[in-house]
Amino acid sequence: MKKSRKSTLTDLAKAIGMNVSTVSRALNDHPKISNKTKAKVKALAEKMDYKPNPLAQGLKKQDTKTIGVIFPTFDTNFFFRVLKGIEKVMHDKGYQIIISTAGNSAAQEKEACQALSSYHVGGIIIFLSYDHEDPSFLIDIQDEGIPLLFMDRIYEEIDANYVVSDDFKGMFETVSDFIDKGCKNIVHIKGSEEVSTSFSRLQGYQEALKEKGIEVNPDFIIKCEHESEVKSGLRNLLRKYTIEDIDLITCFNDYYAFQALELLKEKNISVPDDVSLLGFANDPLSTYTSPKLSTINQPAEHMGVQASYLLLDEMDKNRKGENYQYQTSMVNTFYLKRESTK
Amino acid sequence: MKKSRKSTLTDLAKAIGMNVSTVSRALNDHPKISNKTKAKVKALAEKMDYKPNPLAQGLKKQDTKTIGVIFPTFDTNFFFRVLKGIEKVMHDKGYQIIISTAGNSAAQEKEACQALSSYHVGGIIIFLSYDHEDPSFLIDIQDEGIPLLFMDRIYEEIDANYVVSDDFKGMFETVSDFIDKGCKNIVHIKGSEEVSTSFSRLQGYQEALKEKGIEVNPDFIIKCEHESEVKSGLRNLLRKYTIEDIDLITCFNDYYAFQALELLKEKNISVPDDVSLLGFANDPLSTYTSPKLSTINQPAEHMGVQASYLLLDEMDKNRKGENYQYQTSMVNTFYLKRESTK
DNA sequence: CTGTTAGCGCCTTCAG
DNA sequence: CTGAAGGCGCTAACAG
Repeated sequence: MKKSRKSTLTDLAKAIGMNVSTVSRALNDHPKISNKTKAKVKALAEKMDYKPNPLAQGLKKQDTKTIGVIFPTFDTNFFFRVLKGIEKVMHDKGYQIIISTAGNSAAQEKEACQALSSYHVGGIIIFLSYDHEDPSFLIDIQDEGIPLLFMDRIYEEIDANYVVSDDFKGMFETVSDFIDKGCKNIVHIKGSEEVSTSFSRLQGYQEALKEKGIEVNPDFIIKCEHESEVKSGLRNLLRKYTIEDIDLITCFNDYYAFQALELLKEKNISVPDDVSLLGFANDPLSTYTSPKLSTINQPAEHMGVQASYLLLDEMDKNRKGENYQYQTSMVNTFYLKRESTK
Repeated sequence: MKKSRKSTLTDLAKAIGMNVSTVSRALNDHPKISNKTKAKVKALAEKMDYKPNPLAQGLKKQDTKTIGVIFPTFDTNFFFRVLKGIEKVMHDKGYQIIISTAGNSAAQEKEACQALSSYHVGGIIIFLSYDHEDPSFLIDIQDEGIPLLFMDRIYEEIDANYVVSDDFKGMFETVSDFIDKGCKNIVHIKGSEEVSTSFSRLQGYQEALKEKGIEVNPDFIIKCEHESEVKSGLRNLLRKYTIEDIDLITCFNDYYAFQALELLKEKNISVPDDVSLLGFANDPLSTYTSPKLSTINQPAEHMGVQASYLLLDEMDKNRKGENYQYQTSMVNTFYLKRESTK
């Protein structure tokens, strides 16, 4: 380990026989530096392969050209796809991305936020996933001047930028369309109570039925905390009803739908001939099942891109001292027909 | 934006009427500080919610409690799974993870490395994916004292830690076993020339045949730069041969296998009754196909964990000035029978 | 055991 | 237009 050193501003200054501050200004295109010296300095910097030290810059300017991203877990592909979108624009703008996970507790979530804040990230994109008794730590972070952008879930109490997918609308419209096409008996396999999105998807389903004057049959709402409960839930349903009683099964997400599909296959029920099946999210896996899963597209990557732009915009306005108007960006979700629906 | 301030060492020192350095030492458990003052300082720190500024620490100590991870792209799930493993141990050890992608050029790859180095990350885990005319930038990074760990591919020229999966062995053993079970006519759908892993997987296939005294039929090696070429490749093969001529199709990865599966279905060829099909990697998708894909397991998450430990170990030894012996950790890959093979 | 001092690399007043 | 000096927050000699 030879510890070679990187050239610093001082090195440049010495080599060129100027003061550090002049060199610094030249590199930063300060208006009051002659073009000649600028050119000279820049040429030398190039030659000596000078790279400013972001740590020192950050210490001074309280701005590190980094942003933080906090996920709940690494379990669904959805997060990865969002990350891809974030990376795409942030990389373009010269920002580094620091990732963190909230693991499985509110405490860790808070910790992750504070860690990022202590690294003086320029902003944080977070999939907040716990209900905090005391969410003041989030406000604290905002007060430190670090913009917070919330993904996928809205907190009335906190004024900030939001990027959420309009799960309600996607489900509502899709179910409505199916009803128009003649479906009457529609099942919904509902996701975990802990996840806010499961609520809006359920709502979309319920409202569509109501609006079309179809009574919601409580038996037709199957609660599953986890995809592993889907099969037994569906089995129970099929004890009381036959598949002829059901036209369409809608699901909290694609993984749930896949479990449903497996059970239906086991029971020799053909999809979509005997019953239609609908997922949610458009996880890549949905193109790998057979039949290929019809689903409601949730544009993950686009959400990442959207979030990045919003965040950068807020950071920019903050820097300039302009005041900033928070936005909530609802990205559309829409029905994507493949093979599991008629 | 109210810009509340964080408490600093100086704040603490003032509040408690001691010198900054005493406070610093107390917090860092310096041996020559009385337990009484330590306790007092720590209590105050707690109360004032003091968090050290990692930027300042980093500037001083040249160590930022961060590590960098560089992926080629965000395309395969494999990377996400590895990342999960990395995150798990790094988070545990209090490290933040900065991610970067190499995008699609050697230049970007180099850039990403240098960016991370300028952030003074404690180490870098990289999936190097381009052949660089001049790989000296990698050596430079090592010379700066930043440990580099290469994933998934070995560079003879560079002395470093490596974590690779033993693709050759997994493929070799699996194909050998199939031959023992009576398979003779085995096809291999080969991956992109640009990817080193495609070579070792092919090798495993070829060597197994040779060792068992089976001549390698060049027609049976289908070259596909991308999974989108799989179907046409296979179609071509099936013009010259019938499915009775083939016992088993091995593939560069699970995505390739899935394409193959689709084509076989289109042709009404039943898997595994008419022909067996084998993927590689054990991507989550392989449990979602039907039949469920038999594959060769590449323990992605474990590789991430392994890499993290190796890297941390090197960082630790470096810090202590002990000399360090580089290691190459070969993680085993092995046959995972599901439904697509007999 | 604790205080003093210097400096990591950079930017930014304040003077020329 | 450029130089000198101070300081961001922290640590690490060097002195007591």
